[in-house]
Amino acid sequence: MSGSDLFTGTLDILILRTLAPTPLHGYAIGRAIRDGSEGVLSVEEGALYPALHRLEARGLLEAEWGKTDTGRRAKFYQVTKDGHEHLGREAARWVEFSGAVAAILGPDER
Amino acid sequence: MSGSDLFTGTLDILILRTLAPTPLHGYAIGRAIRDGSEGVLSVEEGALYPALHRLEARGLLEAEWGKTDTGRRAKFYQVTKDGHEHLGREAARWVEFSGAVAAILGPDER
DNA sequence: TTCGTATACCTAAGCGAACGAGGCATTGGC
DNA sequence: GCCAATGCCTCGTTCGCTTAGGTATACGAA
Repeated sequence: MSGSDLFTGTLDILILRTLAPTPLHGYAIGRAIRDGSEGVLSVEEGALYPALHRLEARGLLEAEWGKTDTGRRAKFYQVTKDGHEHLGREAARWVEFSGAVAAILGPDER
Repeated sequence: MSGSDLFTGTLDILILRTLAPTPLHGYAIGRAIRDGSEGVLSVEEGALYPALHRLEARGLLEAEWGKTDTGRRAKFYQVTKDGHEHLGREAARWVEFSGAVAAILGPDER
């Protein structure tokens, strides 16, 4: 994902976090992540849809076909109970991880 | 890498950053990253050594056999000019990326 | 009306990084 | 004499992302 490759493994959390407040369909999730990061994170569809299916298969998301505001057919996803718990754990891990990376990268004792 | 998989693609930067101030040998790099992150990041050898060879092949690192303080044979790596430039760019990307993820993850409007 | 663009979904091949598990050799302490 | 720590390495497997396709509908502009 992201502007130019790098930093794999974050997509699941971003999806779950984006869906946590309110259900959305796949295409809208991609848009929300792009907009919510001011264009820094751009989710390729070839990564997004497999990720959604993966999360659904794991029972972290539930899918349901519905209709968009504009009357289009779309699959809406919502976070399950397990999904919320998973998000809590993984988000905490992300904070710990990124803090640790910052600790290595940070010190400008050059 | 890291305590339990996740968040790929960061190892190269961590290695370059660790080597930036002073050359080290591979085994010591792994230790430095683990210690510098207070144990959060533990680099598996199966990831570390291939990464070092990769970075050397790309001309971002230079290797030289030498001796440890304790008299052991070890391969010491230092960052090349290209490596320093690469590190600068990638570290900036990391900051931008992690900031963007934090922007998505952060807002607690639940 | 037709064409392009945005919306909305999906899959397949290939790559490349990390994991896990193995192996080899040397040093130093018990 | 043995085991742990140091120090290097490789191989097979797994798994997520990229690239590059494909289908279909809605809408606005030419």
